[in-house]
Amino acid sequence: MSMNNIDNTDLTKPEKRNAFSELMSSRGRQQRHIREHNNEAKECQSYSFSARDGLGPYIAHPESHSANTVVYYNDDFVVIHDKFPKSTLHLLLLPRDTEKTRLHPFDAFEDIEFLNKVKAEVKKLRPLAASELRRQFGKYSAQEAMRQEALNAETPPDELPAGRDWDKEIMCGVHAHPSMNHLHVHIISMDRHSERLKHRKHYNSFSTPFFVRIEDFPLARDDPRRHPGREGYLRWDFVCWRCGNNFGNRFSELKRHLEEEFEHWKRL
Amino acid sequence: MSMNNIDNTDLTKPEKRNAFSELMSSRGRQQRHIREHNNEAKECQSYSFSARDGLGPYIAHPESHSANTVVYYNDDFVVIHDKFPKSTLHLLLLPRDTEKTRLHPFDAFEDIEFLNKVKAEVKKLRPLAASELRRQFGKYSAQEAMRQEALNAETPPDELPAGRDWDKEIMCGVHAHPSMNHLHVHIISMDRHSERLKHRKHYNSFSTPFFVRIEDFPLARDDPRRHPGREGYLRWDFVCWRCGNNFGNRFSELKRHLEEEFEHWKRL
DNA sequence: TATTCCGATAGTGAC
DNA sequence: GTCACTATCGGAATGAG
Repeated sequence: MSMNNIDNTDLTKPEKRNAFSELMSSRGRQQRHIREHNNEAKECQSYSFSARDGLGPYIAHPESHSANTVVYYNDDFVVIHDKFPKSTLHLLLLPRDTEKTRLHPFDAFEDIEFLNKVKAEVKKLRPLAASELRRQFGKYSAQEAMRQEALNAETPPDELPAGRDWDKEIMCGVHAHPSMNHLHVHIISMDRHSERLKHRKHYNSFSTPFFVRIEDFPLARDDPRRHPGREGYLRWDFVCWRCGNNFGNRFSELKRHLEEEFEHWKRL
Repeated sequence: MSMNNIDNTDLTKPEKRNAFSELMSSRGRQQRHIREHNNEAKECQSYSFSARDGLGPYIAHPESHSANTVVYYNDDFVVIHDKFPKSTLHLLLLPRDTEKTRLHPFDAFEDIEFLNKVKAEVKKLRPLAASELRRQFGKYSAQEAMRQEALNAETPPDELPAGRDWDKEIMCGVHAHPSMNHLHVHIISMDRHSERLKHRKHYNSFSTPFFVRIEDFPLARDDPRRHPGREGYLRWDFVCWRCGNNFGNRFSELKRHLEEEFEHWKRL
């Protein structure tokens, strides 16, 4: 799925290495060297320094990770599959700009030029994500039936029926209080159908204003989402993203309901 | 282990039956009759009417229960094994006096004559309980070694060494806020070694002033134990009954510690 | 203030 | 604010016709 490759040697040029060094934690060069020496895939994914720095290795060395994880990368971005997806499709868009990657997204996106670069990359990424949804669920979808039929015809037509607009089923944005230190934009399908969705915060971080869509930036100075703790988004009742039913504190009941909704959703 | 039997027919004499009828809940005679008809052992132990009336059947019909449960009974008392023992030895002394059995122990024991009858029965029961502890743990006890040795000699002496004073390892009293509606006095060994000890309240109800020893009655008017909720005994930190160590809220750690203490305690 | 089951909540440790 | 493990805490039902 890799779309662009960057010359590996670019990353080892002195100026580049210095830049990437800033991605690392505050420990000294020597220890960093030891770590880079042990830089196997398994090691990279563990919480070697801090649990919150887990995205750093993907940004620093996307080429050293499996294609199962890294969707694509270029000079400015790395796109990976979230290791703990909270929906059937859950990607992370990681800007590599060393001036931004350690910033809170609200601060990073104050730079309109940078924001626009991110928005442009999201715009590029959306169709990729939509096509992945079609690949996974097209066979169940009523709206896809004609398109699938045309595809399977003996002589497929030059122009396929549009089928379902999967782009509508994807949302892109950041958490008002990210848990990982490196700037990351979630590209996530709506379904919330995942074994990894286990806690209240998992659900509400994608289903309340705690999730701030990229198109909502730049954020107004008085936007309440700037104070997610004060607003208590993560403690809100569970509300189904699709039907709006309120499940109070009953997470298990919500999970069972999400299963049902998923079955309907993929058949639309 | 039964020491006294009462004539079964006594319980069915009209005046007696009326008396025992008061032990039942507020439902009518007809339903009561149906219940007594279904009065099998299993049925008696279930929470047929209310979870808090579970001791009633033992008081009303001790003769219809297994000797594994009923230790002994006479006209005035029934002694049973607690169905959910919170120590290796845990008996309940149940006064049968229909004027008292529905009272809170603090009220029932205001009647000094009645209190003295209960104290006398406790005094009788203690040696029985102590001998049961000796039976169970004498073989581990250092203080019992000489006595056990004498017992196992070819010609046992007329007078055995005293051995360990197991009476000290028993405490007798009531809960400041009993959970079961019928008046009951706990006869319980100190060890708190039981699979049934599962919750904070289980432990603290026997290890704080929430447990009021029978010898502390009559209770002063201003005794703080009259207000167990206000005093918050059941919410106290866990404190080992033997070494006094404080385990905070860490119930599991307390449980592991109790296991160790038990191994030492039985070897004294 | 019973037990039991189920589930929500809270604290910890991760190299 | 990661995950994963353990454990604490919290509500609801508990029978029988």
